[in-house]
Amino acid sequence: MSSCLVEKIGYHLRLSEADKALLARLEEAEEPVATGALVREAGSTVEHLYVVRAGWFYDHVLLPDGRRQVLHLHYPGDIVGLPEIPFARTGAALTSATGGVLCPFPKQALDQVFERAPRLAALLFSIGMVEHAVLADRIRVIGRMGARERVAHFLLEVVSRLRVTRRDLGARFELPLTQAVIGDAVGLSNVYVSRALSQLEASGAIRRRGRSIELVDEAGMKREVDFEDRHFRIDTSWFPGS
Amino acid sequence: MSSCLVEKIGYHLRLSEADKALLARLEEAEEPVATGALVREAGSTVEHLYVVRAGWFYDHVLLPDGRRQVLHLHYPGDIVGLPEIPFARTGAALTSATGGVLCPFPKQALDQVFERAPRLAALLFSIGMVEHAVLADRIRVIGRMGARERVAHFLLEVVSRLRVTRRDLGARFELPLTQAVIGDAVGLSNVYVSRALSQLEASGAIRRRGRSIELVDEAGMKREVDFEDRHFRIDTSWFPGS
DNA sequence: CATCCGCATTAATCGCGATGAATGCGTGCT
DNA sequence: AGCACGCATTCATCGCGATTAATGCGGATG
Repeated sequence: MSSCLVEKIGYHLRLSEADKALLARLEEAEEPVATGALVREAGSTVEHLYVVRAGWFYDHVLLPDGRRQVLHLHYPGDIVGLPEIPFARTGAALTSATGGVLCPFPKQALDQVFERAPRLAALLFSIGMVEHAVLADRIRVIGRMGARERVAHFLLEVVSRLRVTRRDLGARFELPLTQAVIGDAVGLSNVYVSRALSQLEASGAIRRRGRSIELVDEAGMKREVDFEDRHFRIDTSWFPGS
Repeated sequence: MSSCLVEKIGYHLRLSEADKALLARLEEAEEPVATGALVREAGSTVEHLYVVRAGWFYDHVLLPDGRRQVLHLHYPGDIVGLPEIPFARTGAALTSATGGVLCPFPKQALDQVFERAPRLAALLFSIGMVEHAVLADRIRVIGRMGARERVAHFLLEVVSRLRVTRRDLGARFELPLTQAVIGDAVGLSNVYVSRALSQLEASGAIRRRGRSIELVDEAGMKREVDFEDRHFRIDTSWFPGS
């Protein structure tokens, strides 16, 4: 029915009919992706952005010694690839964690957005800067915090992001990620992610059932890691007039 | 003479006279800052962006236990505060490392840029995303690399950024930062920064004289940490027509 | 139903970097 | 000149998390 992009943007901004038409025109065919598939390699040319219609994805970079660093998770509704825009080639690879569907649209089409839809441009800018804030938070956590806190912060960030599109999401959610992937995101080994999760559970902060996780003491965890929700609300007060 | 902002943007983009006039109008009075002064606290309302006219500055966040994480360094010519735009309140404090001069301009004025100067808006977007890439690189380094590599990468990043405005900069440069600040940037203690620097010097990668540093083997260091220069060139090919 | 493979868990060992303290050096102050 | 203070350096000790390996579990596959 409506385009991926219109749907995503609609979470943040009221769109005019002209804006909707512009966005819809940008979008190309949907693209299904299998579980674990590599969508885009690092170093390839940046020709498209993607909107996630379904499934979980993650960006990652490889180190010379073969280890990985996961940079961002992408959930249904997310725009993938904004940070690559200023570069001719991608810095990170994109992999599917669960299988899903992507909606690509050409990078080149952004010029029309900036020219004809300044409000949308301002929103894209803001979304990009929110991702910046997410990385900044993670640097603080990775640079200065211990294993338990790293994992706790990671979980909080995940729910906070999921709630952008699922406002009613409670304390329990599915986490369809390997512990190795979580470790690659927060700079720990898979072994220590396991330990940290066990410890969080033992101390009553979370509860686990298979791959679903319940945040029993979300407030306490937030206090422990000084968590700030970057996704709840973005300041549109400065945006150019509708 | 010419405004800070016009000068900075001019490094990346050819400006029309109308654009220059628009930018010049945004700018308010220059603001001198003393060495070590706290320009802006974390949690204050975001009303201004700054362009650095002179001096070194850095963003940082404080942890509950009083330790610090330094997020970005800002050099003469840098725009400070883009990442805070989507938020009503700042996430990071801004401190002067050397004393210098800032040119503030109001966040609210960005609406005019997005509305009337789409090329400039696209450039601001790109500059913001370059900062994203810088953080992504540092996450990779902090999350997965040892002390020596962290410091080496930090030094490479500094020169790469300095060369944006000083194209002719050779192998030697001044680093007017405490080792504690460097440590806060790369997630190490001041003690280990000292060790890492000594080791880099002992192995012939760098040479030191007071606070000036010479990259004796820049190519080798780049190889060692898989360094990518994020500042050299940004892709403007997709920008809306002049 | 039997097998296999990926993933989580647990345990043992090791090494890097934090921590705390002592020393040294340079610079600004009175 | 003398002192004080900030900063870099060096050392000793300790603890966290990496690494390696073994065990267990569940789900997919024949």
